[in-house]
Amino acid sequence: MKRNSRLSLALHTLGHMAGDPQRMRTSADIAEHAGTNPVVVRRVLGKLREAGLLTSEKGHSGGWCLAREPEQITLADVYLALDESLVATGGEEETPACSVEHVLQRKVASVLEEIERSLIERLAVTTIAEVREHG
Amino acid sequence: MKRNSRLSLALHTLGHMAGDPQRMRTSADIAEHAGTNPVVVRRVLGKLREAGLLTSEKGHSGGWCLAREPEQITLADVYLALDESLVATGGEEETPACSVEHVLQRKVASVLEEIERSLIERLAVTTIAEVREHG
DNA sequence: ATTGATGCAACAGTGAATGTTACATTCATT
DNA sequence: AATGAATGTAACATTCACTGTTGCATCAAT
Repeated sequence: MKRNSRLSLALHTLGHMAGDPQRMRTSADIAEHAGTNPVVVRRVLGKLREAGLLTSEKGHSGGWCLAREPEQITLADVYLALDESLVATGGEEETPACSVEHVLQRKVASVLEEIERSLIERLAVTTIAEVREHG
Repeated sequence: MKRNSRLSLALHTLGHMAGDPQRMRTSADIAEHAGTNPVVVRRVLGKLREAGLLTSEKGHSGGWCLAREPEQITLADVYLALDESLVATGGEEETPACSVEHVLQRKVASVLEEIERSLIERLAVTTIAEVREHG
């Protein structure tokens, strides 16, 4: 897989699920379609389940299914469920003794926070149901 | 050092240079202050020189100096000089056969491009001269 | 009971970024 | 001219997060 694979995998999978919401899919099926490993799929989809976007069933004839209607799941929901920022925060670096560094961190951090909010707003406009039609 | 260290190192160094623009600094001095290696400093500052933000002089009593006045260098200039996107683009992935994946990539990519532009606009508002006063 | 699925822990493999070493080059100083 | 101090750059080592993999416990339908 490639970079930012978690978000790609999640969106890709939900996009397909949106086309046939009743069907239950196994992590093996999903992994094969996505060209990755079933355990990786479970890791990523597990996050989405924690966020209430998916349900999973154990045991024979188990698998994964949407927890809501496709029109009720936005790209922002998925993004937030994975709690990974596309906007690199620079990490929670320890407060530096150097005043220049300190001022910089505050300035840059405030810009990035605004950008992050803006990103989420834009992602919230699109649902996974819209991913199937009009490219 | 940490993540996104190139941008941090660049901004930090320029911030200090803005406080005494005439003074010439060696990569060894800068590295010591930043807690890193002189070669790393040269790598990063070299990018800034290519972008016309800094000048460097070889030989005895050489070193690094601002190429413009501090008020003429914005955070966006530095960001662009390093041509690294804080907004992860997801890379130039090969066009997928799967239509869902294709639609997703286009949608997400267009959002990220907007966000990237917005980020640069906001960074362009602050100059490295402003980093020294009013935290 | 058996089969086929998730859940999870532990470890291996990968790749990008940083750190390091070494050396050629350049230029002021002596 | 010789020296010393700096950049420029290539090559290699190290680090670190992420992905991939294996193994096994657990759970539920058959």
